[in-house]
Amino acid sequence: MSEVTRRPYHHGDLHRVLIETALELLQEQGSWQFNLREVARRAGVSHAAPYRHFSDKAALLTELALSGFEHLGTALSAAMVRENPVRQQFLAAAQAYVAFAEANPALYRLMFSADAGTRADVHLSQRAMDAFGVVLTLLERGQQEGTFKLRPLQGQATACWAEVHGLALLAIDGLLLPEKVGNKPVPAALDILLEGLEA
Amino acid sequence: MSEVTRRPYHHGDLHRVLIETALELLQEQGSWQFNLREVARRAGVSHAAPYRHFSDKAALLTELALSGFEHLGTALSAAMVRENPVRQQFLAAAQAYVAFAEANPALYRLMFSADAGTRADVHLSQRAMDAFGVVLTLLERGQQEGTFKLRPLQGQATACWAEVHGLALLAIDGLLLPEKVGNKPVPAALDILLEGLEA
DNA sequence: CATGAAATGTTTCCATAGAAAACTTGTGCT
DNA sequence: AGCACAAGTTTTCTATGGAAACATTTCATG
Repeated sequence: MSEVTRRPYHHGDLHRVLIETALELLQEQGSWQFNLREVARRAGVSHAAPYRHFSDKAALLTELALSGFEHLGTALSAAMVRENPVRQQFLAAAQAYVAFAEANPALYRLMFSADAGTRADVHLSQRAMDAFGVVLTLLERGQQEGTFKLRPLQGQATACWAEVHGLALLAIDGLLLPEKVGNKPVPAALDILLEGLEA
Repeated sequence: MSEVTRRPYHHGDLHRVLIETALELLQEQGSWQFNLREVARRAGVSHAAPYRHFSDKAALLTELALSGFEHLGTALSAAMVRENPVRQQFLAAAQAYVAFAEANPALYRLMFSADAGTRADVHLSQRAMDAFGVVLTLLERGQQEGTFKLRPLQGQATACWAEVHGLALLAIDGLLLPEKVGNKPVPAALDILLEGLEA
């Protein structure tokens, strides 16, 4: 009771530590092929301890992915300052999105990976859908303001989402080679997309 | 020498059989988490036999991915009939692209997966780049014809590639829910993209 | 407080898989 | 015929996920 503030049990909150450690490994190794035993080792517990907190590896990965959506969400919110004009917000959000993916490549891939866990993804796709909602409202506002063309919102939103998701993944996979796509491919591509949206 | 036409060695061309079997498993299980031993089993050989043909599992997966790019390439070629107007070719190619991904989800994911093999991907990204080349020439032709706006080709191409890649992956991941994106999300999104391209 | 249940951890054990090694056999060449 | 090599097989090793059984700490409760 003296060392740390309210350490609930033996180790402290292993749950949290495991997640953090796993996140580190995810970044380091660039994939979720790391093993639970290594996570346990780094956390300083026996290799079986993690199973007290996660039913299996997939469960851990699912939590990682969830936290990823969390972070992505806040990054987006931060990027699109509500006072700014719609076009600017749009660009900022899109760039923040891609930037997030580039900064956390393995995590981003995990977030959209089907094979990681055998679909406890109800939650996951829910999160993904939240992001989609943001896009929708922004587009709607843009249309009302006259910034964007009056077109079916769903089509526009899908186009935006796909564009940004695609850019993110191409960037992560190192396929946006300057010789091929120029040296500012993301803004360049977004410009083209915007030309299709703007009135 | 009587049973089969020219069977070179013991089994016949195990190499080919292994690849085909692996492809089946890839489709069946929807991921490349299948094991080599199962591939061997289905091919009717011992679990070590595959190692005479592939240095390791990653090598097998790499070949699968390569064949995937091959197929994708031919599908695209088939779709864009050279006589058709540019816009039509463009749409056909884009839809064929997404259709391919939807028909071979696991394969498509594998093709763009970093973690599958630790980068013998020089070949792979080469193939991916070939596809990119097709987009470039189509856009160029469109610009010359006056069908498309005169804009930096690389930006347009990147936008197209990202859009299509994004749509493909969202589709595969089951994220294009009708309630959210309407019931023809792919054409709808492509329409928006085209609005940004067309003069 | 004493005590038993629940929560955490540990040690042990097992099965699966990738991969290397050693051994066998069929094939084609000279 | 006989040799060399390619293609397979059997055996073995090791890593890893996961279950099971055992130990320990904490907490609620009488």
